[in-house]
Amino acid sequence: MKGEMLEKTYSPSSFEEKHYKAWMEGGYFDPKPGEKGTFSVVIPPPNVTGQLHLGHALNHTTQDILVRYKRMQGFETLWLPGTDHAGIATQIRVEQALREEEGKSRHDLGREKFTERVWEWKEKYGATIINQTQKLGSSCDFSRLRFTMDEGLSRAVRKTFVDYYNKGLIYQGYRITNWCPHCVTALADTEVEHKDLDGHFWDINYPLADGSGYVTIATTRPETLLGDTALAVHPEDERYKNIVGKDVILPLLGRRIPVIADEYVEREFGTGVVKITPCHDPNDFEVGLRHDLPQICVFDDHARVNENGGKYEGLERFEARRQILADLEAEGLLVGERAHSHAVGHCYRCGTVIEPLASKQWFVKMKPLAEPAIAAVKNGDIKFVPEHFEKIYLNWMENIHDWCISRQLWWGHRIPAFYCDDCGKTTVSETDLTVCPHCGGKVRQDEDVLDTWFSSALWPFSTLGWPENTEDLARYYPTSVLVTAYDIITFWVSKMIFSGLALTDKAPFPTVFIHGLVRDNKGRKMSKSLGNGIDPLEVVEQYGADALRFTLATGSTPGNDLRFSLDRVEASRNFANKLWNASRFVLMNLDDEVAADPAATALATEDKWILGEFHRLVDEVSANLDKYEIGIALSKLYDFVWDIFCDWYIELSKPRLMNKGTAENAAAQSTLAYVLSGTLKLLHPIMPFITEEIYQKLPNSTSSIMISEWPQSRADFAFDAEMSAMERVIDAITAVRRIRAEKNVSPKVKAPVYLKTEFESDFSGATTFFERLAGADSLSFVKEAPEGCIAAATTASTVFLRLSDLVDTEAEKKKLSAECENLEKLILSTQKKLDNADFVARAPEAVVQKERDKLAGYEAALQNAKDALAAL
RNA sequence: GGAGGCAUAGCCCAGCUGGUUAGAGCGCUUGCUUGACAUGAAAGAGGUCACAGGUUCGAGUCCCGUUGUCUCCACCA
Repeated sequence: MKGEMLEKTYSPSSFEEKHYKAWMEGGYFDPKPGEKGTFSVVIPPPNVTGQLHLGHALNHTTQDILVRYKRMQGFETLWLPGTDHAGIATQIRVEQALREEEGKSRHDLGREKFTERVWEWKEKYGATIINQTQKLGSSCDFSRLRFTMDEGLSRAVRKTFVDYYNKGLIYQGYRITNWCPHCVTALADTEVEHKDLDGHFWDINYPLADGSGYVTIATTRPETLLGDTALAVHPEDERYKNIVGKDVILPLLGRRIPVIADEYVEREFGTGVVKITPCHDPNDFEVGLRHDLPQICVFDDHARVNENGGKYEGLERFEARRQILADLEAEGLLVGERAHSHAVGHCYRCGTVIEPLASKQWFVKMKPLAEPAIAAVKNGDIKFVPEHFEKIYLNWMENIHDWCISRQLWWGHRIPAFYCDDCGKTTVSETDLTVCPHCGGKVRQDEDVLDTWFSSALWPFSTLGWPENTEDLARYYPTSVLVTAYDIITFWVSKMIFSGLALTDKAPFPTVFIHGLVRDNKGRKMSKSLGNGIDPLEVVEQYGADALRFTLATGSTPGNDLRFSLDRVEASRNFANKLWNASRFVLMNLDDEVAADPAATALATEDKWILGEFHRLVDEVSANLDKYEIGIALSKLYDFVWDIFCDWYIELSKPRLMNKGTAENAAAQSTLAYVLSGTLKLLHPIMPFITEEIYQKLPNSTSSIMISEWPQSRADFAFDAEMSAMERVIDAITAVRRIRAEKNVSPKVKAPVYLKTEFESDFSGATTFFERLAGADSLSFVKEAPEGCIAAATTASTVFLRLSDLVDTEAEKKKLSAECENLEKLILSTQKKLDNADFVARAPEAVVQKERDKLAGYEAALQNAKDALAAL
């Protein structure tokens, strides 16, 4: 309410909820048609696995800053929120809960009942996520909330699958896939985390069938020996030429297998002989195909040895390894063991060691999709900010593998492929089928679901209604920018790009703005297991959403990780508190009627100075935000509010504020209100709540700050002369303070200040300032240095303080001499630069002029310092 | 094995297209209950910008190499 005072202490929890509610009710988050065009962003949908962490908070804050900024600038702004079903991740969580709470597995419930449970889970955590998003102040349009398994999005998924299939981009193949025996599903390459583990290399002798000796192979996984169908050597390896074509006896099982030659074998590695297990190694699989070798799978879905493993049947894979090694040892066939560190794949969700397993899966042919996606980035249609992330993207895209999209899960989009047992044909269909379109026989749908990323790949357009030709799609697609962390570039960003190009013929966004990961104060990733995770809501409760947002927004440069510590949040909160108290002061001194435009009042030098500073800030902050330099914009705002507005302007304004009813008082009020109001607007995208709370109480505010107009540039407020004048005054006051501080002069002791300067007129209205801010009981101008004074030199003036009792002449002489020396050095180096013909000739004129000005400044300061010295 | 990031004050980080006497915050030192704020205000100490070369009139900033560190990608058994 206007005219009302602010509470004495800043307590964000007392008003944050109120304002958020008002924004929602006012419909301010919905896009409003504007002349400047549209600005749209889709949120990277958080997984419905649980709650939001600080990484999400960073992501959301970044987007909200951009969105609020654009909205205030008059763009028709849409920020579309939503959540992701997150296939494996969510299913695992629900299975875990089911086991812990009821001791049941998903199989006990059956597919339908289990899926219902997951939907319940989704409702619960989806709501939590929305609630958290709102607590952070995110200005999303919740009327357009989406979920990857919504009806509309599911239609988009089906349409995509069928389109790709009809274009020959989707195929089914019997391939080696990354198999997680714990999750019991195939994983995409990107879902496998490789970690270097200390393992062993075992040398095993395979007896030649003709009894002429042994062939020694080296392996890291002896248990797969059960599925060996050949040994391989390099065709040009002289050592083994004689055994190619011979047979060897597979140890333990006694099977006869051939020795073949294949160029895949590296002669220098191991013993130069490789066992070939087509079913359990991707390379061996290829070799097997080339040589028409039988495929013998020896593990089941849980990575236990199956019926092909003879007496090892039923053993878990690592137990089988121990047994087999022991047995080989007993038979004298194990002839060597040495330490060997190698990369082992782990499931990114549960951490289980991946088992490469041959199985039938669905794949997307990537080459044709990747090509336009590479071109779009190379030709600049899509830009990464910071730029270097495009290398990561391109590196991945250029080395693309086909994408395994089927998952042996229940939670997700079921693959729309229908198999007919009668005619054996497969039909892929956008609608559910019960009978075979070829023979009329009964069909059954594929049991598997699609990879989660298959649906999130469509997110920028499926959320807007694609494949329907909706109004939203026409208005807001392509989106304006995508904001996400770098760890998800290959998972998600790349897939949205090729999907958008393939399905909508357009890049889904022109810019990808990448941020880093939030780490703890020791630089470690935040995780449950380390117990170092911080709940964003706890931070919000303790310090306020604005302080959290401020911390996240200033924490790092784009693309770099951010170390999070509560110390930093506290500093942000202190900034909010500073702003709060400054605003309180301003409000306390404002009348009900204040001129909205200070230009209409009798402005003092200091008013013009702050107005000039403020408008310089407006231009810079806008330019920084346009370039996604949020941290830079924010640090300028911080400095302006604290160092310029609070520490100087407010202090300078006080004398006039006490003098009510005068023209100069009116000018001070108007300037204070104008600058504060404008500053709040500049801060609003970053700190929406506190700025709203204060703004509403300012005399000339209309409606909510959220929908107020972003400050404009003003040529009539470029007060260059006044800005220089005030800088001279400030320098001089600082110089006096420095002397007093160094001499430990009590604030109660007043002393006359003498000023020797060429810029006397700049100081004409400054006497009060010296009295209030520099402990002066008088200010007078001198042409010569007065005697018995301590002096300090600035660029524009020399100040003299008469503190006769305290003067330590020798110490002062030393100090001033040191300063003279320093200035002489600076003059010398600047002079040297200017004497350099190359510099003067080649450097831009502005740079040269700057050096000349600098030199003049140093010389003046030196003269001032010398005067001071002479006076002692 | 490939690719990339980072290395600046005791700590955590800025430093935008090369031109500043290299900057904040936290911490530290000295003195301060001045009527917005001790979640404050005044002043101050503290840096051979990892190391070694190069380009340039000029390098914390660009290039090459070295070292340290982090990350991503990768089917060497």
